[in-house]
Amino acid sequence: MERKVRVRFAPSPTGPLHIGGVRTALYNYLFAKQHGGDLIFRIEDTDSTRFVPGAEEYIIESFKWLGIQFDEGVSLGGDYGPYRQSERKDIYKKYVQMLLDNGKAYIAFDTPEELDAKRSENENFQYDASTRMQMRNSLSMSSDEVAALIAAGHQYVVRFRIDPGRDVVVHDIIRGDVSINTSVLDDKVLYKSADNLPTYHLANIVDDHLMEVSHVIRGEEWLPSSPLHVLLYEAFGWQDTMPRFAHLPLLLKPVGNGKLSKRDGDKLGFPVFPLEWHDPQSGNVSSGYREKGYLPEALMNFLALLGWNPGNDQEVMSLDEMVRLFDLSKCSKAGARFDYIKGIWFNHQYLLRKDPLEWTPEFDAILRANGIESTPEREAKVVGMMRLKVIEYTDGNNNKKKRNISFVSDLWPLCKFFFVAPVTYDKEDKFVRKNWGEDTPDMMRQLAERLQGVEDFTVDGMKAAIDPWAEQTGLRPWNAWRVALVGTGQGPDMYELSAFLGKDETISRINTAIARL
RNA sequence: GGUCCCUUCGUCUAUCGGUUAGGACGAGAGAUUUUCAUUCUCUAAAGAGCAGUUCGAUUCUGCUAGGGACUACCA
Repeated sequence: MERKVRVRFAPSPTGPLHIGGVRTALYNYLFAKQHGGDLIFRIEDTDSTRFVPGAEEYIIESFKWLGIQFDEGVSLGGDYGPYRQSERKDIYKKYVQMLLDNGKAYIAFDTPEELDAKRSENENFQYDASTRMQMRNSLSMSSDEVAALIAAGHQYVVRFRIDPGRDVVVHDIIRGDVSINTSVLDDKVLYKSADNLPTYHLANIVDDHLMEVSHVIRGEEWLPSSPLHVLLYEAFGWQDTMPRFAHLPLLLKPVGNGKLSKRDGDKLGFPVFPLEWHDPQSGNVSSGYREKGYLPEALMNFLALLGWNPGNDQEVMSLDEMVRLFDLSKCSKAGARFDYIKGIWFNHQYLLRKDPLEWTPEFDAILRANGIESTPEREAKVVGMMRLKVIEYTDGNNNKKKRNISFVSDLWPLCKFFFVAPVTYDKEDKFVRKNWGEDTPDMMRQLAERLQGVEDFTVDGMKAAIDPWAEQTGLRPWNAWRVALVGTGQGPDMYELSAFLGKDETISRINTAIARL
């Protein structure tokens, strides 16, 4: 009775992958992995008019970056292919014919223009049991007429024949039973005349059946059409193997009304796509999480918790932990506002947990962008700096606003003093004003002299020379020392920093400060 | 307009009839730190409304209000 778990993520290649789609894919992944099942990657390209070149490749690259592994599908192969719907035309044809043969579907000749006209004269017009006999189709016309029209080359669609007056119940794992009366459903087009391809509804059911999909986990926008899907399974006689449904709550805009749309992102200051997207038609560029410096693990963690939680207070968890803890029945029903501020916090958490050496490549690029030559010496500095755990010395008080290190790129303004001497000293800086007074230059000259005499220029070596002197004279040179080396109130312990910079650089910075301040 | 779904702090959420309604983000305050940050502590902040069921409702039912989705030869 228990079927093998097989789930699918089936995007349309109409553009970049939306962040909501990423979450849907993630939930499918978690569910599949937890049950030792398969995750299928199917491309639903039955709308030839909306096809966007490059979209499929973009989606594949996105999942690669995100760390979501599919078991079979487009670009992967498998026993249930082909996995691109445009390559399955013959299959769909066969199955529509089945429905036509058993009277569950019929042929309709009404053109889009005729239908538009109907709708404009009656806003509530619906192609269904109450109207279909007034329309031009194989139900209202004789078979001779139909045959003649087809022979004459008239285009037609295939519509699903829905009998009114019946309650269809969809058992949803998240929402429970959802009931809809067939009287409010219309005779959906199953097969289009325009591109000789099936519509989503038909292709979806046929593929899910043939690919032995056990659970359909998709966005809530599909809930209204799920009764139609149930009816289709019945029409085919597949109700016994019909997949179980789970309709996920939608991702809503962080502010205002409505669901998160593709255009919201860059307008509101966060990406809605995993990767940067260059639109081939308009040439517009939409930002991506990857390029913004997000860690894929952090993004996944953040997304997972938008609509689901393990039932306790745990928030930061790895993909493997999520696989273990995931539970469809624990998903919330209401849409979740996309709180990207929390997403930034997740990135902060993951960045902090990483070994600083892991960011070296990315940090390297930043150094290069700031004109610091790539030399072995510099490489050593980077590593040395990572060892000093610069992450612990993040900026913070930029006037009133607290800011954590959430991205590697946040690092540069907070640690550039490791690489470049301060060029100007901001006398208005509170820290500088407070710690550099009349007597300071003299104290700094003494400090420089003392440091010059230190043979062993290490933390311990300096300590041995400076601490007793400070004790004796009552001088407190550290903050001014910091002003000289850093330019402001930032950075690590002065002995550590000086040791890192080396004797020459340290003394040179002190002298510069004496001269300029 | 019609159909369906939903409703706990500003946001994401916990609670599966009995709790001082918990956590996290964000906000505010403080402690620690020779600086900044990290870290830690604390504070403010919620059951949409109205009925009903019950000894007892945030939790169950109904209604109202609000939000959302769908309503194509798009997915």
